[in-house]
Amino acid sequence: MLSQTEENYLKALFHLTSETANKSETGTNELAAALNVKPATANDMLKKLKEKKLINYEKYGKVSLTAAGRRQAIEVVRKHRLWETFLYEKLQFSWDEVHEVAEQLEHIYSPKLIEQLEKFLGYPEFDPHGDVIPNAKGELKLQARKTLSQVMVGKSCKLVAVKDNSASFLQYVVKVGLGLSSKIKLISRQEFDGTTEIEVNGKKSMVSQKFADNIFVV
Amino acid sequence: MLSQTEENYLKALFHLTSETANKSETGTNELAAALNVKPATANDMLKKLKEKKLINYEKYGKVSLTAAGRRQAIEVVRKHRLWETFLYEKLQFSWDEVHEVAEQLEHIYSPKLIEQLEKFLGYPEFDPHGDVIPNAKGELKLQARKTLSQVMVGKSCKLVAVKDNSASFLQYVVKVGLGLSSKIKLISRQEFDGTTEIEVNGKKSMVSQKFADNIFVV
DNA sequence: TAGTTTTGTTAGACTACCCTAACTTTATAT
DNA sequence: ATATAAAGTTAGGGTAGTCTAACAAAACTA
Repeated sequence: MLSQTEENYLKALFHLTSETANKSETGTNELAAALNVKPATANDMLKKLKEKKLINYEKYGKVSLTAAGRRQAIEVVRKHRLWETFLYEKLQFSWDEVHEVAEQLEHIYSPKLIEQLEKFLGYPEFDPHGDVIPNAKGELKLQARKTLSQVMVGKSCKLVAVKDNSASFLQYVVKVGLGLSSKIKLISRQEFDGTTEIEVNGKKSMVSQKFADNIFVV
Repeated sequence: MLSQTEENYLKALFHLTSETANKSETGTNELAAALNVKPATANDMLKKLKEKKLINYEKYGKVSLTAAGRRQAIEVVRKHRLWETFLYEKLQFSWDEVHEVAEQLEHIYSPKLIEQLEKFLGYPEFDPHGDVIPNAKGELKLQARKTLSQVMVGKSCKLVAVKDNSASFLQYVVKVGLGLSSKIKLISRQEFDGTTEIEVNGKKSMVSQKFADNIFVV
């Protein structure tokens, strides 16, 4: 069985090399930054994970998950998203509170627990942030989605997920009047810095390029 | 914040020095045995916990919890029993399956989670094994109960809790036809070894002294 | 292409938790 | 009351995961 730390490294690699991130491999420093450890620390773990055949890695080269590593990572993601759904749906946690606790719960080991939790929640497809929950076989359907910054001026779209799950970002999202399934109309966009004016429920707001990059819509 | 390991030591001390155990202090070897570590290991931790003022301890002396240590231990026990209740009531876990998973869940840190979980469960008073769940203030009412081995021949009683929570014991209990609230009649007891004949729902069984010592009744 | 910056690696050290082996103190039993 | 047994402690060592400091390789840049 993997340690919590190993699981966290695999999960970080999964997120850094996903379709969403538009990359299939990453580097030591980037991984270290994602996990809030020093590159030297990440380097040690890379050797260990390579030894366990969970990642593809050669000295001074890029890192990617093997099939086995990806399987393990997806299992952690699955647990994370099921717990988030539980916290949100059953325990009245808010959008921005679920992530932190799910970071702990995702490491609980008990196949029966996850199986039963999923059943209890009614086999949900999406977590509270709009992300797809992988099924028990580790399959996750990819969503045809783009970022708010890719939507053209004058068009309307619907919020389906957020990229960043930090509490500060989510609180900001709520403040702008946005939630899952919110309808967003693009009023205008500044060429200069990408600042975008949007309209949500008749209320207009200005949001930054960075903000728009972190909102997924269809 | 305490580590999972520290929490486990405090919890073990709580159980070893409870009313149930009829003792208010314990020794290094006993503690080590309860945690499945060597005495040398427990000794290191005792020094650490004393330093944190969570236990009363002097070299070559007995160990007991301070008020602060007891508070922490009770919080862990509270979480453990609430999770057991959740698993049993909401996720269709059986009597003998809940303990192991709760051993992991009890270390999740989130005051809101426990608060909401308790509310979700309807502020239960007892866990699936019949043990009292401490309230949010850390108060736990003690139960007027005795062991089955203390009941006199010819008398009847009701099962309110089990002492041992191991899967093997609980499966044995179920096999004899017992569960929470079962009515038990004492048919006879051997002077020689304490073997007792009981009747549950019209079915007679012979149980050992050790078995009877681990059944709490009123 | 040569210098500089970025990225990645190695060496050595620290903490938490665990171990074994040797030792000391306390308790028990005749 | 002393020998033996039981309980408890200390010293020294191991692994996982983290760090800093120094170094090596790769990638930029001018």
